Amino acid sequence: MENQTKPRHFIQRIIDEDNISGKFENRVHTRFPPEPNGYLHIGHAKSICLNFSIADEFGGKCNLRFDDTNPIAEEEEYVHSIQADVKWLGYDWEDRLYFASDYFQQLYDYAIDLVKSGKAYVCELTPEEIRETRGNLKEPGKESPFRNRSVDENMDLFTRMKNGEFPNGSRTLRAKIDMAHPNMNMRDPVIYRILHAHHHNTGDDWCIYPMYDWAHGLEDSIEGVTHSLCSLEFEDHRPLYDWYLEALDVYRPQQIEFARLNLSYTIMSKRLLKQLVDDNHVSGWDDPRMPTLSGLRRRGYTPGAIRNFMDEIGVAKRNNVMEMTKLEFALKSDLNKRSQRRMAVLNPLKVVITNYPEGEDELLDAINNPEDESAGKRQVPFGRELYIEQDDFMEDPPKKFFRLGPGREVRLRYAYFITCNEVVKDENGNITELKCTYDPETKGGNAPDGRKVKGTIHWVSAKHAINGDVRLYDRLFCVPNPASKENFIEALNPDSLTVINECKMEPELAHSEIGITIQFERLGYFCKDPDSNDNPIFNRTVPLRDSWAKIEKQLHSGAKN
RNA sequence: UGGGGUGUCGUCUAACGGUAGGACAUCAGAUUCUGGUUCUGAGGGUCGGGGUUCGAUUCCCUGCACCCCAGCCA
Repeated sequence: MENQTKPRHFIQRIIDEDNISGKFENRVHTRFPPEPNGYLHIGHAKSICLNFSIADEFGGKCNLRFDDTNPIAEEEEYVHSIQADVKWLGYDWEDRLYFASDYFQQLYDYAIDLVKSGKAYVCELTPEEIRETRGNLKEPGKESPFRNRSVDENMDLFTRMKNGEFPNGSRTLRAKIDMAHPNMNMRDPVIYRILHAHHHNTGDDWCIYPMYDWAHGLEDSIEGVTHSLCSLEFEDHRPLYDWYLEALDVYRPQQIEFARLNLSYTIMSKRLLKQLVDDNHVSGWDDPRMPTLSGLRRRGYTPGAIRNFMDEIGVAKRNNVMEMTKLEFALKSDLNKRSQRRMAVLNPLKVVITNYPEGEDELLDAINNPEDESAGKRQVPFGRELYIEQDDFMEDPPKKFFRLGPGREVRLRYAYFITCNEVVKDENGNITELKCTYDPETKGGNAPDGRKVKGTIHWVSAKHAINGDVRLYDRLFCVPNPASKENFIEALNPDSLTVINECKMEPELAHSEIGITIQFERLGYFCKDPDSNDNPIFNRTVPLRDSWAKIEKQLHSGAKN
């Protein structure tokens, strides 16, 4: 059972069979074809990982190709961010960076071929008329009155469309297929539309732009793609994909559809994500609450975590909604292995060690990463006045509480055992300070007499602490499937961001780098935000598992009964 | 009610006619200088009904449920 190989998903099996039959001469060539109309999100990462890993596994290649056929939606900014994100994930398209717009002339020439063979015509129906004559799910459409023009007339009109003689929306080039076809995509689909618009890549060279169905299969064909992997909603388009390639008698890649990734409590629609950005519900595409790759990166996610996650979730055809806990598990297991540990106190409570000599301090050894000996050790300053977490003290603790309380002894991580002797309060009864004593014999964290303590808590020396802000993130939405709401904005979680100022951090944290995720012991993983200046800001990537919170919950629900 | 897809633990995903397995989640326990990590264990599933078969998640029939399609978006 140790040597069981991972089961192969349906796409791998299809390729296995193609390699046996020699369908593509044992070649495997995939592509990741984003439209530059927004930032990439975790759903795209599934496609990226799939396409690049398939190519890698079979010794093939994977292209990065921008499907930039709609200048109205596309922007240069997005082509840069998309490349950065794919690289960050760790994939390399080598010299194969392509644009659909690089093929515009060739795509146009192919359209001429189609016109000449009598399989396409220039239609002068308005968009509304096209819609009305398309029929519906149970009724066939009606043929366009322009359907049977001569080849010469079509050539003339199409050339003039290209030359800019007609306004937007006045004419289209349509494939002559079957207005009664049960598949709506086959009811004389539009091939070219007139769009007098500036294109990020081709400028004003063109005023007609190809539709997705025309462009995509031809791009795949031109690039010699073997397996064109796309999401389920394109299943209905496959007959058209094949029809075009067959009509043109060109090389035919194989389109295979798989189920895209969905994650609970978030949205995976570029349109909706853009709305969050445009309406300032988040700080930008890279807001750490966003499911975008740039957001996850800023949050402190690692490429390895995302790739491992994709490896775990599999590839199939059934619609799915992954639970966020699965992603977070992949994250934490990656971070646990590679993150250095530090101590930081988010909600400080002052502790005075009354028997520690005044004015003195010392340095204590702390392990950087118990999971990785090579990470070494560091020294943390200790002194008479410290900060501990407010949650780590209870004046009247329940039996299962292992932390500090009046008369109780706990271990300060990597330091000493301390016992709480006195609780100092202000006039309102709020606890402001604890007076404790330490046992000098327990330096380093162990008692020579062998006595044990139940709890170990983290701390920071008051004198040496640096201040910093911490941003605690929670899920962006309150409901499992926000996109299904009439108005998804209403499902936004009002508590998705909590900022804590003046947290107390061990001095070593002054040197932490942006983009490197570290663990604040007992709290979670944190990553320094680019907004940081002299005052560091840390984003909480993900909290650590908190089994005390679970016990506390049980205690409370038990109390009600 | 046309066409195209999909139905396996709560959530993902295997099993390709031969003991329904794994992961996450949940619960219980052990270990631990992080109530982290690690380890052990438990509960929990084949959409329904027929049929073929020694044997069906798998094949056949028949229902049912869910998703996608009526952009000059991709």
